[in-house]
Amino acid sequence: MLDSQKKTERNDIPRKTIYRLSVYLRCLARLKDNQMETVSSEALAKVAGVKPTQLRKDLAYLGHFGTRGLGYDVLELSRKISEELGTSRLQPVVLIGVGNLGRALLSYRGFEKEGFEIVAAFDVDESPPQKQTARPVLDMRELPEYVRKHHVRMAILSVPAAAAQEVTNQLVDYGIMGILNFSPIVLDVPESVMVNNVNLAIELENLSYFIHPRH
Amino acid sequence: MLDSQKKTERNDIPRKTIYRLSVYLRCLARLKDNQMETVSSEALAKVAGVKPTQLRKDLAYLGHFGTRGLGYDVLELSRKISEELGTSRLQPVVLIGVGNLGRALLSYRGFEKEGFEIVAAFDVDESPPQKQTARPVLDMRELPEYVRKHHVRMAILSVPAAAAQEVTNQLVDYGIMGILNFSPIVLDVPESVMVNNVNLAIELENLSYFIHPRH
DNA sequence: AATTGTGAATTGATTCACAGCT
DNA sequence: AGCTGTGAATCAATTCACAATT
Repeated sequence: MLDSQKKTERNDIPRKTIYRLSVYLRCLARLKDNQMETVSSEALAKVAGVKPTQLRKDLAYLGHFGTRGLGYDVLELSRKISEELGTSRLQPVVLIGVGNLGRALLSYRGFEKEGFEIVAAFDVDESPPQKQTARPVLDMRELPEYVRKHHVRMAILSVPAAAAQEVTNQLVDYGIMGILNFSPIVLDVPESVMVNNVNLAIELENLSYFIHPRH
Repeated sequence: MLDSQKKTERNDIPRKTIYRLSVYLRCLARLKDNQMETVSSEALAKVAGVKPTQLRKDLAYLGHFGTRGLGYDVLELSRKISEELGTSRLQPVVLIGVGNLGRALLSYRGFEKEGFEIVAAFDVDESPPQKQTARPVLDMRELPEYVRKHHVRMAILSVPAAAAQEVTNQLVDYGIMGILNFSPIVLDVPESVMVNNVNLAIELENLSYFIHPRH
C-alpha cells in the first residue's frame, strides 16, 4: 500500500502500528476459528509476518493485558484491538465514479463482512453502463442530500484523474472526512480530512522493479 | 498501502523511494501533457505531495541531472525514472482466483495504459459465473504450462484466505517472482519472491480509525 | 538570482536486552 | 521456566542548512 498523504496527527499511536493492529486482528480471527484460546507474541508475530518484539511494542500502546509466562488471551486481545480501531459499528461508505474500476469495486461485496457497506454509488451521469451493478447508481447532484441524511463520513473515489480534485472539493464540502483514493493523483484536502491512496498500477510497477534483473 | 512483506534486499535505492519515483513519474506525465518543459523541485514536490528536499534526495539516487538555477527537464527526468523502474516493456500478468474481487479486477482495464496486461485468469473451477469476463478463465491445471510458455513472472492473487498459501506455493513452484496479494493473509514465500499486499478492508478500517472521535 | 545536491542534524521506527510477573 | 513489557541502543528516513553551480 501506498503511504497515506497525512502524518499521524491524531493521537499517540503511530500510523504504522494502526495498520499492523488491523493485521493482527485478522490473524486473531483465524486463531479463534481454530479454537485457540491463548497465543504467545512469538506465535502471533509469526502468522502476522512481524518480529515478536514489534508485536509486543505495538500491543503495549493499548495497555498491557498479556499474561507473562503464558501469552495473550485470543478473545480479549481481539476485543481490545477491535475496540481501539472502532471496528464494532458498521460504517456506511459511498462510492464516487462508476467507470471501469468503480463498477469493479461495486460488484465486490467483500467489504461487508469487514464492517463496511457501500450504501450507494454516484456518477456525473447516471445513464451509462448501468448494466448489472448490485447497487443503484445515483446522480452526483443527489450526493449532498444523501450524505447528510445517512450520516456518511467516508467515500471511495474512483473517478478519472482529471475530475478527482474537483470531486474531492465537493466531498469535503459535503462533510466527508475520509477518502479512499483510487485515482492516480495526490489530492489536496484540508488538515481535518484523511486520504488513503491505493494505486494498483504503482503496486505492479513496484513489484516489477524488484523482480527484474538490474539492467 | 500496506507495506511490502519484504525489506529492500535488492540494491541501494530504498523501497519508499521507489514508490515515490512511481508517483513522480505520473506527475511528470501530467506536466508533459501541459507542455511544461522544465520543472523545479519545489513545483514537482508540490503536486507529488512531498517536500522539495525529499524529492531532491530521491532523485539523487538516480544521479544528478537537474540544472541549478533552473530545475529539471521534464522529458529527461521522465525518461530517467522510467528507465530505472523498468517501465518501458509491457509486463504480462496472470490473475488467480476469479471470485468476487477477481472478476472485478479482471473487468478493470486500467492496467494496460500503465504497462501491464492481465493476459489470463485462472481458477480451480472454470465453470462458475463465467458470465461477462473480458478474458478467458482457464483451469488452474493449465497454469504451469501457460506461465512457462508466456514467460509470466507476476501474478495477482485474489483467492479466498483458505486457499491463498496453497496457491502461492504453486505459483512459486511455477516460477512466479512477484505477487500482488489481495487475500487477507500474510504469505510465506522464499526470499527471492516479492509480495505486495493490498487489503481494501484494512485501508477503510484505517481511515475510519483516524476519522472517528476517540471514544 | 534561482535552484540543485548533499553532509549533518533530527526525527522516527525497529530491535535488543533484560528486568519483572505469573 | 516461560513470556511479557519496556528503556536503551540501533538503524532508517526525513528535514535542515548551506555550499556549489548555472
